[in-house]
Amino acid sequence: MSVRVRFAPSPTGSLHIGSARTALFNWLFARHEKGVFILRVEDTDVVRSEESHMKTILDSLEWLGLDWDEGPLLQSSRFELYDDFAKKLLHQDKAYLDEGAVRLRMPKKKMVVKDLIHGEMVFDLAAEAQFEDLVITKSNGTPTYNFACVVDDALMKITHVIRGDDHISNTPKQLAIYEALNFPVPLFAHIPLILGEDRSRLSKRTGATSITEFRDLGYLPEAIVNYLALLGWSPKNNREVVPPKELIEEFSIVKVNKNAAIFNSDKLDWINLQYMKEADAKRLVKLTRSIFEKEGFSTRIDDQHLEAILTLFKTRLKTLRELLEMGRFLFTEEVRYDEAAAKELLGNPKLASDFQEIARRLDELSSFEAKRIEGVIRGYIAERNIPAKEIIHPVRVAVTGGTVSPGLFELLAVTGKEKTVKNLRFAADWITSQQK
RNA sequence: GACCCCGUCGUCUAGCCUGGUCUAGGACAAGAGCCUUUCGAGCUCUCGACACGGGUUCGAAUCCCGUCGGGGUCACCA
Repeated sequence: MSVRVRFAPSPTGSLHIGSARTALFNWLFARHEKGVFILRVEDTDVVRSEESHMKTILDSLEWLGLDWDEGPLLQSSRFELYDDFAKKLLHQDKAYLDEGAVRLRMPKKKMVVKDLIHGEMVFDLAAEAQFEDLVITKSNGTPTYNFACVVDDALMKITHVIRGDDHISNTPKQLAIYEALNFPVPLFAHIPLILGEDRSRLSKRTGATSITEFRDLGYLPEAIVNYLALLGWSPKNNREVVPPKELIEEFSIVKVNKNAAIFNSDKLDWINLQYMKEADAKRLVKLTRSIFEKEGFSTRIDDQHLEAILTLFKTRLKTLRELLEMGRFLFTEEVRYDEAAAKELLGNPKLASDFQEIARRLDELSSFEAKRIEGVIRGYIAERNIPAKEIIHPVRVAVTGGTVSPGLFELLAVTGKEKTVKNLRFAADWITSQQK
């Protein structure tokens, strides 16, 4: 029998990073087993559910590359179905009416949850207050989460329920529903939660939490997928950079850890950098443009130029969004000097004439290529008989405003003659003005 | 509080099931150095953990018990 799993978000917000990982583990399991990955929308709470959220969640899943084979199936379109099952239970006296709601008579016995990750977990329904007769239909006629969930999982022939740890206590309740309805019970796999730096639930306070936020910050989807897969699971030889295809090959649900993992954005950044380095610059151009657009940032730089910029910068950008900071001078009219850098490297008044002369010579270049630029600058350095770095570093600050950048000559080439010369002359004037 | 889950470097983890090869391996971060064209990039090195206490055993990170710690659930929300 082929594997059938589902991801069942409720459309009450955007796709949370923790939910995304649940979706990912379901997807990886389905793809590894050559099974079916189904999407189901748990919108039984008519008040909190919104269509816009559903759309955002679907977009995020697509963006991550988690494609589904069936669905999305909306629970709100199946209210009569759940009601039929509730009536059936009522009729069999397995459930009863209580102030307008329908409650299931919970069996007073021990329930054993068989879990692929945790093994067997025993709950004593007789001894626990939390297992009192369960509401399956609310007084407004809509089904509760546990009821709709069980009915759908059974009807959709779900073979493995892979969901967050926080559902462990729901499982014995759901088992009671399976039993009452005579449904076959699927296998369960409860994956550990993702915690914030403070060991509590990952929340807004600690930074980005939704997939859309990560996208707008300029993370690559495959980097997020890679990082999320490594949280609670690890491939052979403890490899770190594992693209989605290989993740699918190696994934094993029983090898998922039992303990909660803390979300660490440093590692995400590092993985993202690894993918950025390898990423096709043309693809990055598109992604960068959409980030700029969202920032309300416009630039006249054309695609070809932006591609050249990204080719150079992508090896040291943690996120695409960072191009806006590291490469700021490329997109604005005026350079903004980093205070410490200017103080340290633009302090020498002789630099003013150096910059003027270098600018003059660069301006004469017919083709503004890295090699030609290097020739000019190194030539000037040789003439003056001064250490190379005493010119190279100040030029970097003059042109970019800061001390972090790709190699200077390639950088100037991509910056363009006009801007390079302009920034050098501006710096020369600035240095002179500082002397007064 | 009750019930359930979990506990290896600061963080993610390998090892645990099938005790010895573990003076516990890798990665991120941090620190140091190198790259004399910088750097948040690259290379090299360093720091750093089996929560604690009892057992069992010739031998325990690995098995058992307890303690402590963290998390989850206890809704007509999902």
